Amino acid sequence: MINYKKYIQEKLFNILNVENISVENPPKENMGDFSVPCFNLRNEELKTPFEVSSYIKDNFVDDKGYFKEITVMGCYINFFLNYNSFDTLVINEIINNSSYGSFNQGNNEKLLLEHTSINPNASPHIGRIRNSLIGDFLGNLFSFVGYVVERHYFINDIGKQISYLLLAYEKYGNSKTTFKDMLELYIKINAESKVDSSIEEKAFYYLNELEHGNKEVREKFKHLTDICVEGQTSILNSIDIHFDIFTHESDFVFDDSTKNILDMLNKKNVLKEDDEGRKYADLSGYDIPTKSPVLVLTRKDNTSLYPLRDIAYTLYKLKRNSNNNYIVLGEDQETYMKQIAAVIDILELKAPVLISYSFVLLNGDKMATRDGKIVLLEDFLEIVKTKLKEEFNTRNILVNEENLSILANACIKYTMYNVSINKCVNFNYKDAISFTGESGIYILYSIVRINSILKSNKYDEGVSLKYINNIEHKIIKELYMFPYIIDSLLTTHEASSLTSYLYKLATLFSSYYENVPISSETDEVLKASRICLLISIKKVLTSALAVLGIKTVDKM
RNA sequence: GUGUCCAUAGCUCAACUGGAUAGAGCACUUGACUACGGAUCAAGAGGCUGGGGGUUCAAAUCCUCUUGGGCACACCA
Repeated sequence: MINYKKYIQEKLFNILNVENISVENPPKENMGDFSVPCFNLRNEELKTPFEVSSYIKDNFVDDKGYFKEITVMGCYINFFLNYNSFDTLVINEIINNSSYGSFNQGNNEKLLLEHTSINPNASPHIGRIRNSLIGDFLGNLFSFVGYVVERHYFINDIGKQISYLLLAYEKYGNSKTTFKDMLELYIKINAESKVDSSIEEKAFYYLNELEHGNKEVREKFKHLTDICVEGQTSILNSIDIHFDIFTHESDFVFDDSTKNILDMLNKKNVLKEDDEGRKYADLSGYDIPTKSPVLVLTRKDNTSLYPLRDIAYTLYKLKRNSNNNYIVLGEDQETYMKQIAAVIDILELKAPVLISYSFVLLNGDKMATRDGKIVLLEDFLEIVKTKLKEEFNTRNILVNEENLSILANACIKYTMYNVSINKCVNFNYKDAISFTGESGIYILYSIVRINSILKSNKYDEGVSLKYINNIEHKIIKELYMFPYIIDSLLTTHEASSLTSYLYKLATLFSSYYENVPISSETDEVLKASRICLLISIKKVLTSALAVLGIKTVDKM
């Protein structure tokens, strides 16, 4: 595929001897397909931007004939594509290239990505799920552009809260206790601990035994966390989110990892001990926005604190992959990750790249478990499915469970992805369940309409293509942009750019669908060309949706 | 208090990371259903981009002050 911006840049270099001149996409149709602002290109001979743009126009040699027109508009110079050749080129490329959209940026390199890692005592809810979705999106994206992605999940099976849960499980649970029951047990034991101090003592007793290698206690913890993780992952699987590697936090306590880290930090002269006997890493010299630049690593009884175990886990991940290593965490972890990164730097390694996101608000408020201001993922999915069923009933259409799931997933994913990563998602049922206008359903509906036409119209290979409508040029131009959109995501990590792109392409198609006949077109060349266009639109829509982890349906 | 992120139409969000007249959806108003599937399309109305100052040919975007919110700030994970 031709990179027109680069082509223009090379020609401009020949004319002005300036490299990488900014080539933009003009905001309006009458401004052409590519444009170059000439304000910054003034020099001693060309004193005004207008002189520059005129000079470029007079000296630009379009030897390949890509442009049908080059115009000067004020201080901009605008390039108009020669659509006759452009349209055919793009459509042929899309039809023939099985990985259209990818420039193979990953080149089969391995990439490690950690996301979600929910505490075992918690259930995936709309807030937490933002982590999983961003993680899944990144995994799909990296994989799409040719990385070999490994998705990691860290099971925090050793904290105080899991010890509480174990106590509750032993007191009230039985062999039939499920993951969902666990949440109630956890709330119950927390309430009890407020009036009964022996619970906290027992919890610490268990933790201590665990950390000192008591095999029986270890088994208990393992059994409990297995139930929880199984429950969590099956909910996540229901929205098509999967992991390759699960790692237990406790593993790093049972082997020598944490001890080794303390030794290494000691050798670097950053391991200090406070009055009470707690060990901490001295991070002075690093830009850590805390009151004092330290990271506490152990309790006074020498048992490990979470950061120490987390460092051990991070080293484990870096050992598997030191180059492409990513972690998705909420914005509340930013300072903490700076501390971890500092320690990793002291150990002369490169910390994982942090992708952080802002929280999800519920009707403008922060989600709070204790006030019941929380939307569990499974509950939300049920609500959407019920609403969808009603919609199908009014149309007298039978729908299967699988398609219901796909549509419900599309709903929630589109809603969550449509907001920039560092802005809060303001979640409300009304908008999330909306099936009209900008929504996941709208995109899937577009594909259903395409399918409907393709079913009764076959595509003949090798036909010559001809596009005569302005909207066809616009659609093809949009299709051409797809690989560049994908490429930009690698640096911005913004799923919202992709939802915008999908929506724009789908609206263009809808307008096309309403205004240009396809099946009923009598000119065979035009008809075949339009069928090819539909195939191309479908292919790009489907690829983009796949990056967002959204599947498509044949009918709805 | 210090650091950091955010504030754009009544509501929910965009704006190619400094470019041309700030764009969409919902809601509201009007038009198109004997339909290539109306979960749609065509159109209307809606803005001092929280406020002040600055840098620039050019600011929603950068700097500064200010107002209102989120998050973090040693022994939780």
